[in-house]
Amino acid sequence: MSIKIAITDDHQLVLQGIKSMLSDTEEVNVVATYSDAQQTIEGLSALEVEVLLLDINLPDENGIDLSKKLIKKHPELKIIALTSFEDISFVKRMLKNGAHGYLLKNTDKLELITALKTVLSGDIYVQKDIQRRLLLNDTKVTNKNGLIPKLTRREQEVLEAIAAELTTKEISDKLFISPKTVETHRMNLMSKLGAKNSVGMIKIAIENELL
Amino acid sequence: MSIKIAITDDHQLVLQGIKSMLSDTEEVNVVATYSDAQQTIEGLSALEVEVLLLDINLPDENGIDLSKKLIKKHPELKIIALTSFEDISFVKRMLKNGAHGYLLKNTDKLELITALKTVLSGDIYVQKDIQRRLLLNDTKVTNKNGLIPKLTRREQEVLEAIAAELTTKEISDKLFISPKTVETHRMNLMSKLGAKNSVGMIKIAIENELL
DNA sequence: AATGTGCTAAGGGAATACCCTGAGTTTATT
DNA sequence: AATAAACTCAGGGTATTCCCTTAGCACATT
Repeated sequence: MSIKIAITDDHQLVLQGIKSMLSDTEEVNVVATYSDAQQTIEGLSALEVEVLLLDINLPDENGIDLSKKLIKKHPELKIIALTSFEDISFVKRMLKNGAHGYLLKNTDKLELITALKTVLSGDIYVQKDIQRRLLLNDTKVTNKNGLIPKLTRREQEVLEAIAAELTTKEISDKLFISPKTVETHRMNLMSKLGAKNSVGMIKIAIENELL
Repeated sequence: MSIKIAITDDHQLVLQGIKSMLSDTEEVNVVATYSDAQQTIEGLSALEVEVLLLDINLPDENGIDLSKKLIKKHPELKIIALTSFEDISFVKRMLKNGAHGYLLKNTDKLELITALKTVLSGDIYVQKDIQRRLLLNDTKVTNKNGLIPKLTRREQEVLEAIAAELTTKEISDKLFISPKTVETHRMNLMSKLGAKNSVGMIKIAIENELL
């Protein structure tokens, strides 16, 4: 019994490449290919796909949002992100948002099959060099004091509102509190995150996956 | 007699994809594949390759410089740039610097063979939609549709400085320009990225990997 | 009862960002 | 040589953020 996989990529060449790579392999069976997020969402429902190879750069939706949706809809589905980005923080975000593996597009057949088996067994698959960098690049959790302090419920709300480009006044209306209180929260946030202004705060917040 | 082609791409999948796509076609014969610029320069000399499919994004050298060199060394060689960039100004520069064709990676078999024949006959091959945009001089990359326009050198510098939590004054000192100029750049950046303030700008910039 | 944390809020100013308009200069492309 | 981008700068605003300090209230922990 072979592994049923689907592939989503807007590049024909990549679809062809993977299919060709797997054509002489009994273990794996490519049952569907899609070229955008919409197709994937609609098409997957009808099939018993076990693993989806998902390109992060789709025309209609970003990979993180899409993988979130898919996992929600198909809890058993394993997703391997397929991309040419080596950006570490991106890898982290992908893995945190549902992806079970992360493959660069210059992968070879052996690695691809290993990845498929690994995620099917319930583990996370990440290529060696990326894994090494994930381990080394373990910084990001630190600032001046060492750790990012936990945000309170209110601070989280204010942070998200600031990230949504709301002004102090708009936030105060939304949360039914005084503008002065919003300012206090913002000050506390900047202090906690070690930022000099709102821009730095949002940057650090994103880096530490607070948003 | 079949067309002899070579392919340069650092992504195994793309190499595989093209080879697979052409495997059942008598007209075309893939005689070599390379994964970087150096290999291509050295390898091509020994072969009678007629057309080279050249990925623009190589690890060791940019596509424009490489195609210049190759054309100089092999005046008869036809080069088809192979990329996922739809940037019109880039297409122009490529064509100006020796490339005979420009294919997006989501091409299909028919288009690929048409492109090969076209460049061999001495013409320039460009995909239809790109050609249309070239003719219309449609330089402006659409902002409304969700795509991020390209940033200028200065805008990129200012963006990075803002992300580094510098104030307008500090940026002006760093770049040796007036604070007013910095403000202008920031305004243009926000407009290009569709942000309401610097916070949104940085968020969008990170999402689009501009930082 | 005392302490700590979170949420609330204010005064009052300084600093910075945001906005619009107009316009001259340099640089690249045609 | 002539457009078109890109870069530069300014006036004259308004809006918002940033900063410091102080402080009452609710609630949970010790």
